Amino acid sequence: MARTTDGDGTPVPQRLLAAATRLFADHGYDRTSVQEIVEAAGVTKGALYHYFGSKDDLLHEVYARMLRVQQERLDAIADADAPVEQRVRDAAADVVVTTIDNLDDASIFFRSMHHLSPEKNKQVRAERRRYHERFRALIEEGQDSGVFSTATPADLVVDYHFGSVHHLSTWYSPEGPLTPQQVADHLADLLLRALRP
Amino acid sequence: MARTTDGDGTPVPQRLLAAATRLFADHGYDRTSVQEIVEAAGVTKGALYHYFGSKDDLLHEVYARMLRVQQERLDAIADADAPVEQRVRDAAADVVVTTIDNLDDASIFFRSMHHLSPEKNKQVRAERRRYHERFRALIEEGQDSGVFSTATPADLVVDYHFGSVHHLSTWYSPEGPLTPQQVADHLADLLLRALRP
DNA sequence: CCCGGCAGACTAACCAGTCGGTATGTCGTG
DNA sequence: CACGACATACCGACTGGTTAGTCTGCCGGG
Repeated sequence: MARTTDGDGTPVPQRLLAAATRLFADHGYDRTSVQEIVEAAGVTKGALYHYFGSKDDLLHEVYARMLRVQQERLDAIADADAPVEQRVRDAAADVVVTTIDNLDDASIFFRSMHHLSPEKNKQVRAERRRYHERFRALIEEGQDSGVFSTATPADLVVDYHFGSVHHLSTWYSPEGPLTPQQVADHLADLLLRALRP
Repeated sequence: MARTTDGDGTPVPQRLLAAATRLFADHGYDRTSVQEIVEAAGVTKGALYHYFGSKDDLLHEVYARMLRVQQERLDAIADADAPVEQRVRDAAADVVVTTIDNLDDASIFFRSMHHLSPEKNKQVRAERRRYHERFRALIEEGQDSGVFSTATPADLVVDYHFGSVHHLSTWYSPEGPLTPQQVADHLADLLLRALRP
């Protein structure tokens, strides 16, 4: 029996990461002990430290995964061949849907930055900045071409929208009346309405 | 010499609370040891546990203070004798300014809820809900009287705006180009623009 | 003389990370 | 194909360090 997939079918590293994600989201990073993680994943500490350098590494993986996914999706949308207005709407709605789809990741994201080691923290900030700038460029493009109001600096507009995304993990519940897509449409709509000249 | 104000003029309990607030905001609740708090306040554990029941109590005080202040301000604005549009704008801008004025409290607020004991957590949620409902009522009043668009459910509008408020502690810096009032005006403006029929 | 206000040593619990050990698999060689 | 050498994947007891909270007692003012 291959030890790597012992128990169920998924490989141990992914089981560990999944367990850690759920526990970090539920109880917070430092209310979660390494012992709890390995128990939830059905292994022991030996396995965890075989695949990951530290508890901190596990957290960093959550950030890396989320940032990679979001950046890829934004790039694809921003590079698409559509009017700015449409691309902004798509980007704004898309980030809402993927955030809701990974609500655990999202609540960890905004709550646990200060648990990352200084270098990892710096790295995460840098990647998030890249994302922010890409989004801001889209807004500016719309402002320059006259389809968006220039009343508000693009930076602030981006922070305004991401505030609402950030906030999703606080209030959104799958049991609520709205589907992720409906929430996304509404939030994108609010952004676009706010940007009308 | 009265021990209560030993060192500087402010009473020990307030010194403790101030030190805790700064440290919780800077390093997070559980990266802050009780020892650090008492050292920053210039006292010892004996003093802290003389005035507060637990470390958790200290955190709860931060929440209680913030909620009380915000609720009072919102009530005053909502009860004022002015058109809905104006009252919403005032309320939206005011919460931004007071949040920036107490940025430490704000970053603690959204990051450390899960460190509160279950009952305290419940209590905080209840008070926050009251705040939310009051704000929502304002939006609905505007929608019912036709000055605001009804395209988006009022609940979502409130969460949209509070997302951006929540997010302030992530990006706002006093060294940045915008004063708190300018940020507040912009964010209130974005909200009002999004609500135009 | 007594009590609120505080000092600071102490305790019991916990926890991240280590380390020596075991089982299974793979590969080169005769 | 048999066999040893080495590697990978994991186990779980242990350690060193930290921490929230307690408790005894001192000290000065009313």
